[in-house]
This record gives sequence, structure tokens and C-alpha cells, in this order.
Amino acid sequence: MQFWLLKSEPVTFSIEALQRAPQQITHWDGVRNYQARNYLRNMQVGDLALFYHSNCTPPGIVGVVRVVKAAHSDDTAWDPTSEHYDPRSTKEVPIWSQVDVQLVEIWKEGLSLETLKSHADTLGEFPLVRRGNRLSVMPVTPSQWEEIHAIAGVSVSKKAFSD
DNA sequence: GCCAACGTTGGC
DNA sequence: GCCAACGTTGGC
Repeated sequence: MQFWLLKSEPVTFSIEALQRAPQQITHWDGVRNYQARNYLRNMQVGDLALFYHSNCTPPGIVGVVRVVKAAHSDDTAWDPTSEHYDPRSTKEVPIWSQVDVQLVEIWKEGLSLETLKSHADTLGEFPLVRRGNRLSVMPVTPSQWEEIHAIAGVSVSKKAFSD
């Protein structure tokens, strides 16, 4: 299994919104960047992802989700009323992908970007703390996964290593 | 609201 | 294929 980080603007979709969703599952759709899409396609059922709130105060990691359905066509690309509509994507030749994720846990205290930055030395090449990385889907290494849980004061989810 | 970073587009 | 213009992201 692999680890990931998923960004979302809480105004658009927050971890609390996921908590209220049926079965606490959502389609992670609307990704319109090829590199991020390719990461989505590399996800497997059981992979875990940090849920990151961007464009808010403070930005930071707020919990963990689990991939419950691997990449499949992002049907919002076919919907002319969707803000993610992309007429280049057809049902015959889909361009964009989505995965389904389910809430694993909400952290009582989020881990702010500011705090993450203060641990840049131990997090190494963690993409979030590198300037200018705007990808909404990013890989996280196992050591970064553990380090982030340690910084957050959250025990590494036992689910993380049971698969 | 500003603006740096960076992906995408499109003229050539 | 190059690269300038443009649009978006997202922290501040």
C-alpha cells in the first residue's frame, strides 16, 4: 500500500462534510491536472491519505481517509453544468479519473502548515513544505507518514499497516 | 487583494 | 518544439 496527501478547500469540501456524507464516502473528483490524475490512477484500495485543508486559516492536515474504490472515470467531466466540465473528455475516451475515499479519522487538532514547515528538516522532501507545489494529489513516503503522525501527536493508525 | 510559482495554451 | 501570454493555486 501507499500513502498520499489530498488537498481540498474546506469552503468547497471539508473533512466535516465528508463526515456527514453517506457512509462517510465521497468521490474525489474534479482533478484537472495530469500529474495529479496519474497519482490518482496509481492509488489502490486500502491506500491511506492525509486530508489537507487549503485556502483557509490555518491551512493544514486535518485527518486521514482511505481509498475504497480505485480510479474510475470522472463523470463530472461530461456534465456541462459542472464547474469541472471538460468537453474533451468523452465516455468513449475519458480523460479524467476519480477515486472514492472514506473517512478514517479526524484529528482533534489539525497539523498546520506552519508547524509542518518548522519540521522541514525531518520531513525532508515533503512536497507540501517545498515552495510552490500546487498539486492537489501528492505521494507521501512511509517515513513521512510516521513523522507527520508523530508531530501531530496522533498514533499512527493501526489500519495503516494492517493491509 | 497581492503575487510567486507553475501548468496550459496557442502562435509561430 | 519554443516560449510568451495567460490562468490557476494558494499562502500570506
